[in-house]
Amino acid sequence: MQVLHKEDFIQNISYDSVIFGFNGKQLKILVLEYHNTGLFALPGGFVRKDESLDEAVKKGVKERTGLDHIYLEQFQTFGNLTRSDPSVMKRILEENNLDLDVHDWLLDRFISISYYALINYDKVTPVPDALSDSISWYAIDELPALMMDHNQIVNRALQVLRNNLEKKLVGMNLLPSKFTMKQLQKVYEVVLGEELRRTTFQRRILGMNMLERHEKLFQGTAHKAPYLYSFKLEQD
Amino acid sequence: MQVLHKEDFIQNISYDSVIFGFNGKQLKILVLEYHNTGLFALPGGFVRKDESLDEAVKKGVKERTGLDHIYLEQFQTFGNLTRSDPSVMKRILEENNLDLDVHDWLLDRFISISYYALINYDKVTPVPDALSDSISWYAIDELPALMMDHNQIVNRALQVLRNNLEKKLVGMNLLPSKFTMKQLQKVYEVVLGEELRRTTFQRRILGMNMLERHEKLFQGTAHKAPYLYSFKLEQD
DNA sequence: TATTATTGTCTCAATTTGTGACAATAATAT
DNA sequence: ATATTATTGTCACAAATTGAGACAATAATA
Repeated sequence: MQVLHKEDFIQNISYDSVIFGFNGKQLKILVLEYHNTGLFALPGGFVRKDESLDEAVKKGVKERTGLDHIYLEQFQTFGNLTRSDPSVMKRILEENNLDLDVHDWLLDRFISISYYALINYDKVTPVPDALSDSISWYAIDELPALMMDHNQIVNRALQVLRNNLEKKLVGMNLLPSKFTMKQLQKVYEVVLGEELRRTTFQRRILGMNMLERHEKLFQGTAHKAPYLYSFKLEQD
Repeated sequence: MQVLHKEDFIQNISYDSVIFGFNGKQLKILVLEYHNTGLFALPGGFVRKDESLDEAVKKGVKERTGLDHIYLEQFQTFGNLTRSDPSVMKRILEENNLDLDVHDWLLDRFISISYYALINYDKVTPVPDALSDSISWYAIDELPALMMDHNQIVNRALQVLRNNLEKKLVGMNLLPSKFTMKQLQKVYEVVLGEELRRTTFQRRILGMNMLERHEKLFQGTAHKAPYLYSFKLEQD
C-alpha cells in the first residue's frame, strides 16, 4: 500500500470528481466503494505542493478512467466545517491497514474543489484507487448513499451540467464522434430529465449550425436509416 | 500592526472578493492599494482553521464594506502554480514592516477561492485592510493593473454575473429597495455592456411578474413621473 | 409486393420579441 | 392660464421563434 506523505501535499485541500458517462439510455457516474466498509464515495484526491490544481485533477481522473484529454470543468468549492468526518476517514485508513500516525493529516478538516468530467462511456476502463474494492457506474437516479457531502456534490454537478447544456456542447463529450440525431436527443433528455419533441429538437439543433452531416447509418432495422452527424470543430 | 499567525490559518489557501456596486451610472468594484508599493489588489484574506470558507469570506467582506447580510456568490477557484508571486508578497510585507520570519507562509503558493458580492453602493463605507493605504471604487472598464491574476478574476466575475443576470435577480442587490424601471434597465445595461430597448425591456420585466408597483416618484423634472417598483419577496 | 417503424421535412398555429406610435403627465416657459 | 418639453406607460402591428401535427421517403421484414 502506497503511503501519502504529509510533506508532499497541500494540507486541508482535496478535490472530488463527478465523472459522467452515457450508455445510450441513462446518465451515469463513477462511484468508488472502499474496502470492507460499505462506504461509497466520489473519486477524489489531493494536490501536491508542486502541481497546479487542474493538473492534480486531470491526473486523478486519468487514473480512474484510463482516459486522457478529458472534458473537465470545475464547478464549486465546498468548505463547511461539518463536511469532514474524521471517524469515517479513520475507519477507511484502518480497514486499509494504513499507519494512522503517518496519515493523521487525512483526519483533518478538508476544503474540497469539485469538478465534473464528461467522457465517452465505451472508451473507459474504470480502475479503483488504492483504498477501494471497486469503481462502478451508477445511474444518476439510482445512486447509493455516498459518504460525507458527496450526494450534495453530485446534485450540484447535475444542476451545473443542465445549465451548460446549450453553451458547452455537453453532447460532444458524452457521445462517440459520429452519432444520430436520436442519440443526441437522448443525451439532452437524460441530462434535462424531460422528454423533448423530436421535430422541434431537430430543427433547433440543425438551426444552430453546429453539426456536420455524414453518410447514413444502416442499422439493419426495418425503417428509414438516419444520417450520422458530428460536431463541427469551427463554429461559423 | 496585527500579526497573522501561521498556526491559526489553513496553509496555501486564500480567498479573493470582487465587490460590485452601482452608482446609478457605472458598475464599479472595490480595489485596495497597498502601502508604498503602487500595487493594486482585490480585497481578500485567509481561512482560519476553525471557520468555514463562507464564514471567512463573509467576515472579510463585512470588514471592507461595513455591510452585513450581503449577496455573496462563489464563482471559481484559481489554483495555478504561476499565479502566486513571492517577490511581490515579500515587498508588501517589507513595506508594512512585518516580520518576514513569522509571515514566511504568506510567500508560499496559494490556491484562491473567488467570490463576488453585490452591494448597495450608497450604504457602503469602504475600510482599507491593515496592509493598505486605501480602498476605492473603480469603474469596471477603468480598472488599474491589479497584482497577480486579479484582473483575470474580475473578468471571470463579470462573465458569471452576466450569466446570472436573469435568474439571480442581480438588480435586487445593486439597487435600493424602491427604484424606477429606468434604474433597473440601467443596471441591466451596465452589466451586459449593451443598450436595451425601453419598451421591450419593460414588457419583459413586467411579464416576469417579479416586481411590485408602488406610488409614483415625483422627481421635480419636467415630464411624467415614473412609478417606483420593488422586487416581490414571494414569486407566485 | 405489402407492411412496419422511423426519419427528414413541411405547414400552420401559437407564442414571443422587435419596432414604432401615441396619449398621459409633471414641471417650466410664455 | 396655456403652451412647451422630456419622459413614461401602453398599445398595435410586424418579424422571428417555437409548438404540434401531417406526410412522404425508406430500410428491412413478412
